[in-house]
Amino acid sequence: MRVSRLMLVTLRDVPAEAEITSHQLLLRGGFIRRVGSGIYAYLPMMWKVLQRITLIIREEMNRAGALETLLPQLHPSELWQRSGRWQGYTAGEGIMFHMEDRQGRELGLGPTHEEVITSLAGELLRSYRQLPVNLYQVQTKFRDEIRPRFGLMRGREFIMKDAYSFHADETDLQATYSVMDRAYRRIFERCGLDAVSVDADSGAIGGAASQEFMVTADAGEDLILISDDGAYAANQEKAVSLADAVAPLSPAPLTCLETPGQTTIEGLCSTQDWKPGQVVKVLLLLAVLEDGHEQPVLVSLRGDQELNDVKLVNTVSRRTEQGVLDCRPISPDDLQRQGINSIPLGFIGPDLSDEVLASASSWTSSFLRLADTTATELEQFHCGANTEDQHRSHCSWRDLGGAPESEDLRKARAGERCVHNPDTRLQEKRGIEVGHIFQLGRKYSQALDCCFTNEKGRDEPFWMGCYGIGVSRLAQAAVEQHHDDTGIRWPAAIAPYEAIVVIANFQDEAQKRLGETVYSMLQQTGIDVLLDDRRERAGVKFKDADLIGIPWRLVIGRDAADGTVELVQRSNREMRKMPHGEAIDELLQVLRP
RNA sequence: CGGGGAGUGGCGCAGUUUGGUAGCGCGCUUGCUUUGGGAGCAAGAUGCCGCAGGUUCGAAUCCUGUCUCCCCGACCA
Repeated sequence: MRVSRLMLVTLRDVPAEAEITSHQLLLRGGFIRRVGSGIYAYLPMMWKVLQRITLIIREEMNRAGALETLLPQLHPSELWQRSGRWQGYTAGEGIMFHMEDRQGRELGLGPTHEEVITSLAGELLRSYRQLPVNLYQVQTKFRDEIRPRFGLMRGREFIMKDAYSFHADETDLQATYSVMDRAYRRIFERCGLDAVSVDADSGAIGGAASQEFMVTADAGEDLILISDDGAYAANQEKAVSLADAVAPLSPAPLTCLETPGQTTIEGLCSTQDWKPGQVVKVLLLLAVLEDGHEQPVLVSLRGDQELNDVKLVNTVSRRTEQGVLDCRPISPDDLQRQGINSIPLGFIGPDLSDEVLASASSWTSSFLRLADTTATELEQFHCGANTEDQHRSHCSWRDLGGAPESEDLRKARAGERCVHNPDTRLQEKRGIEVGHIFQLGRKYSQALDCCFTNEKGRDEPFWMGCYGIGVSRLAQAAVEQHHDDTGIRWPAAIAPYEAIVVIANFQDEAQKRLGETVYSMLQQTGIDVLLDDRRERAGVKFKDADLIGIPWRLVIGRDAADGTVELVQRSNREMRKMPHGEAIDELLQVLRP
C-alpha cells in the first residue's frame, strides 16, 4: 500500500479527549476516531490490526476444536425474561441498550449471548452423544457503561470474541475449560502480549471457577496481586493472603473511655496511642437483596484492614441465599429517612443491638453480622461503645456475647505473605483485563430450561462454560504495553503492516527508483508492506513511521545510488546499512522464519 | 446518579471578568526556495463561537433553558 493512498491522517497535538497514552497514540496515529461517547470508528489501519488479532484467535479457537458461528445482535426481550435477566439488565443502572420495534415488541442489543446460545443449544443438542460442543463468534457487543473511558478500553460498542461450551457433566466442562486456558495463553503470546492469568471473581455472570487474563500495564483498571514465586496470582477482588500479625494487647480489664469526636481509626489511634491493628472497626452497610429486602449489615474488621466489597457481596449472598443487587455504606441521611436516631456513627461496636433498627421504616429489623478473621482472631481489642463519643478498650469477644463466624472479607495487599507458601509475599501490578474464562455450571441452562437426554434417558440441563476476549480492548492494551516516547511499537504479529519503505527524498530519482524496486520486491515475497511515497520532507515521514509503529523500516536515502538502504527495527531503533537485496533477505528471515 | 471541567475553522488553544461584529499555533490550498527527524518566505481558503430563547441599538461575551463531551466518585464513619 502507498502511504499517499492510505488516508493517513496523523495529529501532532494530543486531542483533548484522550487521557492515557494508548488512547492518545491511537488517535494521533490515525487508527481510531470518536463518534460518540464510548463509540469509535476503526479506521483502515486499525481494522487491519483487529483482523490480524481476530485471525490469531480464530486459528487457536479452531485448533482447540471450537466452531465459529454468528449470533444476532438484536435479542427479543422474551429470551432475557426467561433467564430472569431482562429486568436487571434494562432497568435503572442496567447495562443493556433496549428499544421497542414498530409493533411494540421489546428488543435488546446484546451485551453478551448466554441467552441466545443456550436456547439454541437447547433446541439443537438433544443427546449426550452430541456433546461436548464449543461455539464461538467474533462480534460487536453493546453495553451502556456507566462511564465509558479510555477509548477502546471501556467502550459502549466493542468487539468481543465470546465462546460457549456445552457438556454432559462437570468433568467434561473442566476439561474444555483447561483447553481454553491453554488456547488463551497461546493467543496472548502470539499477539506479543505479556499477559498473566489470575484467579477472578465470577461476578454477575455467576458460576464456579473463573480466571482472568490480564495485560500488565500501569494504566490498567484492575489491581492484581502476584506471589514472588509466580505460583499464585489473583485479582484483588478475589485475592487471599495472610494478614500481617499485630502485637497483642497486654491483658487489662475492659474500660470505657471518652473519645470525643474520634470517629476515624486514624484519629482514635493518634489520640489514644493505639495501633490500628488493635482496634476492631465496625462498618455499617445496607444490602439490597433480589427479593427487595433491605438488609442492614454490620461488618467487623481489624482496624488496619480494608473491606473487600466483592467478598462482602458474595458472603451476604451466601448467608441470605439470595442475589445482592446493591451493597453500600449507610449514610446519616439514610438513617434519617428510616427514622433511626440511635446509631452513633463512628462509635459502633460489633454488639450494636438490633433494637436500634426497631423504628426503621423499610429495613429488615435485625442486622446481618459479619466479621473478618483478622477481627475474630483478636484476643483483646479496642472498639466502639455504641454510645456517642465513647469507645471501649481491652474488649474481648466474650464481653460482646461471642464473635460472629469468621469470614474472609478483607482486601489482600501487596507485601503480605501468601497462603500457599508463607515464605513468599505478594507483589502488586496493574492489569487490563483482556480475557475471562468461566465455568458457568448449569445456571443458564436451568433458568432457560435447556436440556439434553443423558445416558439413562433422562433430561438434564447442560453444563456450560463461557470464554471471552475483548478484541478491541486487546488491541489498545497492546499499545499501552508497547510504545515509546515517539509512538506505537506494534508487536509484529498484529501490526497493521509488517514493514514500511521510506523514500527520504521523493524528488531524488535514484531514491525513488530504488524505493519502488524494493517495495515491489517485498510485495512479491508476500510481505505486507507500506511505501511512503509522499512528497513530504524526510523528517515528517520518519516521525509518522515512528508514530504508527510499523515494526520494520527500510530507509531509501543518500546511498540509494549504490543500492544501499537502512534497515531499522522500530522496537529498539537499531539501524544497519546494507545492500537492498540483503535487507530484503533479512526481513524475510525475521518475518517468515 | 453525585461532584468538577469544557464546548470558538480539521487539531490544540486565546478572547468571555469590563458587550462593539473573531484571533493565534499546527494543519489545508497555490507559488518559489529548501530537502535525513514534524522547513522558510509569500499569497489564500475555511467559523450560525454546541443549540434554543431572552436582555440590548448591538451578544462568543450578560440571563434562562437545553444538548453534548471529558475527568473524579458512587470506598469503608
